[in-house]
Amino acid sequence: MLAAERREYLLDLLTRTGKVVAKDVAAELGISEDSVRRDLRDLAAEGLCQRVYGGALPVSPAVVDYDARQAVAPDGKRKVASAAVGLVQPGGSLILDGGTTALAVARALPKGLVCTVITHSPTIAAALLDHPQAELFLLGGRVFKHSAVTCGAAAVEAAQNVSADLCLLGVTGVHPEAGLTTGDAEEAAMKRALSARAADTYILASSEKIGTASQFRVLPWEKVSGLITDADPDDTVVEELKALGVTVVVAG
Amino acid sequence: MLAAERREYLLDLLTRTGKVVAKDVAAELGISEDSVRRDLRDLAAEGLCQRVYGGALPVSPAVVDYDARQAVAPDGKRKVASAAVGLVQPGGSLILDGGTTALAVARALPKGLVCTVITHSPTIAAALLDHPQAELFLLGGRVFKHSAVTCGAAAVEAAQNVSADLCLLGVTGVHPEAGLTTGDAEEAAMKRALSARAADTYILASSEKIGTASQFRVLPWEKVSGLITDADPDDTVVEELKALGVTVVVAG
DNA sequence: AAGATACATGCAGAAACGTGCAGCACCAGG
DNA sequence: CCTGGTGCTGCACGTTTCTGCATGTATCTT
Repeated sequence: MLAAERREYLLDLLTRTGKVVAKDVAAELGISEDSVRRDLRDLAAEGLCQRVYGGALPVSPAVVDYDARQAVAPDGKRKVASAAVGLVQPGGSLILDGGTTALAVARALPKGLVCTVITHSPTIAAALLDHPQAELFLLGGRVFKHSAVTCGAAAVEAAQNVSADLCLLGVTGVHPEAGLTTGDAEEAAMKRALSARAADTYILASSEKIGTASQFRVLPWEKVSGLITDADPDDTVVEELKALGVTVVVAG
Repeated sequence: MLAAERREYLLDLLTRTGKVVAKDVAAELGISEDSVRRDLRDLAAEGLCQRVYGGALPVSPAVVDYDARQAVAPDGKRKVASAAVGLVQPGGSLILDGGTTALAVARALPKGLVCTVITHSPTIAAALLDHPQAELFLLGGRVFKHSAVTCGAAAVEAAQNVSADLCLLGVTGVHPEAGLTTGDAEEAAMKRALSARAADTYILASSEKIGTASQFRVLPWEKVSGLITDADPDDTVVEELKALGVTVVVAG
C-alpha cells in the first residue's frame, strides 16, 4: 500500500464513519501505529482532520463545504448505515432499497469494496457512481416520485431477473405485532419482491422508527434475517422483538 | 513494448485499479523501475496522474469523469437545452438520453409541463424528481459509470417496451462524413435503441462538438429528424450539414 | 495516585528517488 | 556504406523519504 493511498484511506474513513482510531487502522492495514499517527499528524497540519487523543476526528462540520454538509445523514442513520455495511462481503452482491437510510448505506460503502449493488433507486445509483469497484445494476420501471424509487409491474418484473446474497430494506414502521410496514402499497410490494431475491434480508431502522407502524405491511418477521438499529438494546420494544426471535444488530 | 504502449498501460491500470505501484509494474512488464518512474513523471507533467512516493494515483480519485464535464460550456448547453424543451409537446412523451446536455434539458423542462419522460440515466431521473407533472419511467440495466447511464442487453431490452413522440440524444461528435459518434460502443448501441423507439429523434450538440468525431457511430444522418446546436448557422461545418439535408435547429 | 495507554522524538535500515552516464537502435545526410 | 545526431533504456551513485523500534514524556482511566 502506498503512503499517499493510506492517507486517502484515512480521509475516506473519516468522512464515512466520522472518526479514526489509530490503533484499529494500524491493525487493519498491518502497519505500525507510528505510521498512522504520522499520517494523522500531517493531515491535521494541512487542516484536513482534527487530531485527538487516540486518533482523529473530521474538522469541525462548519468548515466542510456546503455540499458535504448537505450530505451528512443524521447520526442515527449513519450508525445504522455503517453497521449495515459490515454485513456486505467483499465480492458479494447486495440489493439496496431506496430512502435516506439506504442512501447513507451507499455513502458509507468503502470506495474500494468490490461488490455488486442492485437498486431500484436512481438516487442510490447516482450516489454510487463514484465507487469504481462497485458493479451497479439499476432496476427500471415507473418512478414513484414520493420516495424516488421505481415501482409497479415493470420494476417487480425486473427484480425477478436478479438475485443477491443480501438485501437491505428501509421501512417506516417497525412494530412487534404489526411487523414491518410502509406508507404505500406499491412500495410495499416492491420491497417484498426485492427481499424475495436475496438469501438474507436485513431491515434498516433508525431508532425513531422502532415501535411505530404504517398502513401497509411489507414483510412478517419470519421473512427477515435481522434488524439493524441504533436503538437502545434494552429498549422495551427491542426486547419484545428479541423475544419474538428477531435477530437485532445493534449499531453503535 | 513501445513507450507509448507502456503509457497506455499505465493509464489503464490507473483507471482500473486506482493506483500504480512502480515496482510492481516494472516486474510485470520486465522493464526497469526507472523507465516506469520516467513514464509516471511525464504523465504527471501532463496532468494525467498524480505522482506519489512509490507510484502514482489518479488525478482526483475516480471522480474526474462526470463531475468535470458537468462544468464544461454550461452556457452553450443551456441554450441547446432550452431550444430542445421547445420541441416537447404538452401531454407528449419524451425519451431523454444521459449526459450533461440532457441533464440541462431536464433542468430546463418547465415544472408545470404535463409529459412522460423515459430515460436510462439515474442522474436525469434524480433531476426530474421535483417535476410533479412529469411522469417518469426509468430504463434499468447495468450502469455504465463513465457516463452514468444504463447500458447492455437488459437496458436495450427494456427500451423495446417503450415508445415516445420524441427522442433527444446527446453525442460527443457531430461530423458531416462520420455522422453522429460517441466514445463507447455499448453507449452507441443504447442510443440507437432509444432512437428506434421514438417517432422523431433530435440530436443535442453544443458548439464544441460540431466538426468532431469519436470512435463509434451512433446513427447516420438519415435516421435523425434534426440537430439542435448553439453553433453559428454560418459556420462551415453547419453549412455542410445543411447541404446534406440535415434540419438544423439554431439555439440561442 | 498509579498503571495503562498514547504520544513525540531520535535513530537506523530499507526503499524510492533524481541525475549523470554509457550502450544501443534508429534515422538522415554525406 | 559510413558517420554523426537523436532518443530511449538500464545501470551506478549519492540523496531523500519512509518506516518500525526504542526511549522518555504526556495524558487518560480507575
